[in-house]
Amino acid sequence: MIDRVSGVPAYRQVASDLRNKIQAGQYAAGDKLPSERQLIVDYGVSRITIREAIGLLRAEGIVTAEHGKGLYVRAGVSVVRLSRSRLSRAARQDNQAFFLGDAEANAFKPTVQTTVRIEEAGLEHADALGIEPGSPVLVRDRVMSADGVVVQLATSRLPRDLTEGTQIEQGDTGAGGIHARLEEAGVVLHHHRESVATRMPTAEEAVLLQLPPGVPVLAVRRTTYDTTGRAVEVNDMTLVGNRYELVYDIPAD
Amino acid sequence: MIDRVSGVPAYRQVASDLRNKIQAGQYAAGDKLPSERQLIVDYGVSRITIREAIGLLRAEGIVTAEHGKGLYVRAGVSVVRLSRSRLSRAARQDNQAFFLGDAEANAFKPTVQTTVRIEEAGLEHADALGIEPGSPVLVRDRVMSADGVVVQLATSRLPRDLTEGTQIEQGDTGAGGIHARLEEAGVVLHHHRESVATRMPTAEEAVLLQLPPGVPVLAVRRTTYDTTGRAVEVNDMTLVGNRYELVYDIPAD
DNA sequence: TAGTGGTCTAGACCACGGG
DNA sequence: CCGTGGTCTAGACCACTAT
Repeated sequence: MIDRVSGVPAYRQVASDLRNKIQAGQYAAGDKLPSERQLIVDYGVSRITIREAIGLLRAEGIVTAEHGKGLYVRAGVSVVRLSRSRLSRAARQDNQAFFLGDAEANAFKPTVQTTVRIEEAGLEHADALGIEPGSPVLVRDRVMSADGVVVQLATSRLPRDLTEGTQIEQGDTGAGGIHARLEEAGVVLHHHRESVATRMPTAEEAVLLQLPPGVPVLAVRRTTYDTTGRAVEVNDMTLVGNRYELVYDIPAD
Repeated sequence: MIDRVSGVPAYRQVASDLRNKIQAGQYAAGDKLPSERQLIVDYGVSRITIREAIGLLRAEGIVTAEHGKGLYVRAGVSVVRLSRSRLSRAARQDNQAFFLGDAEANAFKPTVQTTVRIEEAGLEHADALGIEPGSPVLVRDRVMSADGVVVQLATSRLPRDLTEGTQIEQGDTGAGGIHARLEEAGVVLHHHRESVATRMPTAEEAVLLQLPPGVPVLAVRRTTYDTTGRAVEVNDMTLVGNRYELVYDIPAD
């Protein structure tokens, strides 16, 4: 099974062979692969070599290992499409409300843990909000779960002078969320700017989001501006990469 | 250095220790880490254990290995911001022209390889284009490089009946690209819909994009609609995750 | 109890890079 | 040439899952 003279490392040959079998449907999503010990016999290589091959497939996100059970072809996860063009005043909702509406549309049980605190703006966030470093900012940290599984982290930061005395500083911001409260306070929102990047999770995110190896995250920073061009909120969101798809509509002219 | 009774695997302890030192600035971006053999001595564990620890850091994308040279803290790459709200008719540019303009703005030397072919629509693309499976589609494959490094793959698909006899079926689509040629042919574009997801690269993408382990890709599907609501183009783009950031502007109302 | 993956060891030889 | 990471071996014991 393994070509010893090709120059291609044995573990890559094993990985390719298994990958091909998976893609050809010989092993379907959710199927169990042969055990490591069986693969040792099948391919005639050592256990370390097999484990390195499996390691590749796990890093690619197409195989998962379950301790004491076996190796499985990763089942496709249901992807949630988030339409980002629905941040309009008419469909008023902050990210939390967004998430709750999304839950309804996709039939999962949502839970949100919120913590609120005040901190001094660091260089990065001061720059993003256009305020002086060291100025007080209100920070809202949210951990969002679907059916008990954490799927999204979000941290909003607003200049404290906009939020003092408003419901924004409470755990529950009320109907319409942060944005509705801001407009009640006289801030007229003009537009949002979303910046989307991807990266592998940090060690802490991997724990919080219960991420298996080989699943990247989407890092979205949404900055909200009012009609005077001032940034009134910076929301940093981290989404499990294999569960979300962000949809944007762009006019052609 | 290693706590043998904590229950935390040795390789994780080694990885955490190195990660902390990197984040604390003890090893800066581009710095060389101690060699594997040195780490064996430093931590008092076997080479396999050290390699497993390094493997974690590589999967996280914070360390790279250079054969014959050593281990290095991955240097931050310059991120290219792509403003996606500039697909307007005024700033007419197909993705290739987009890429060329982007190159100018970011001072890198762009090259684009294009191949054109005709295929029968599969189920997925037929669905995306709203045509019958098996209908002929024009496929434009593009490999885009910056300073010789492949940074983006793009595959456009259009119903053949829209492109027959136009310059769209040539390698060079001319000024303004695909979209300008479509409008010349009487197709009035209305809007684009971009769907953004992230995943680990396939084995082929990893080779084409020369991706080191631990770097995910952004998968963007841009569908362009005309004023009759018909999908006229589906463009599947694959972007190197640690080099791109997509920026979208969303009106507040 | 049996089988699974998780961790770990002490070696070996190879291929690459730079002096 | 020597030091580097890359690949590979033949074991070992542990923790977890299921029967």
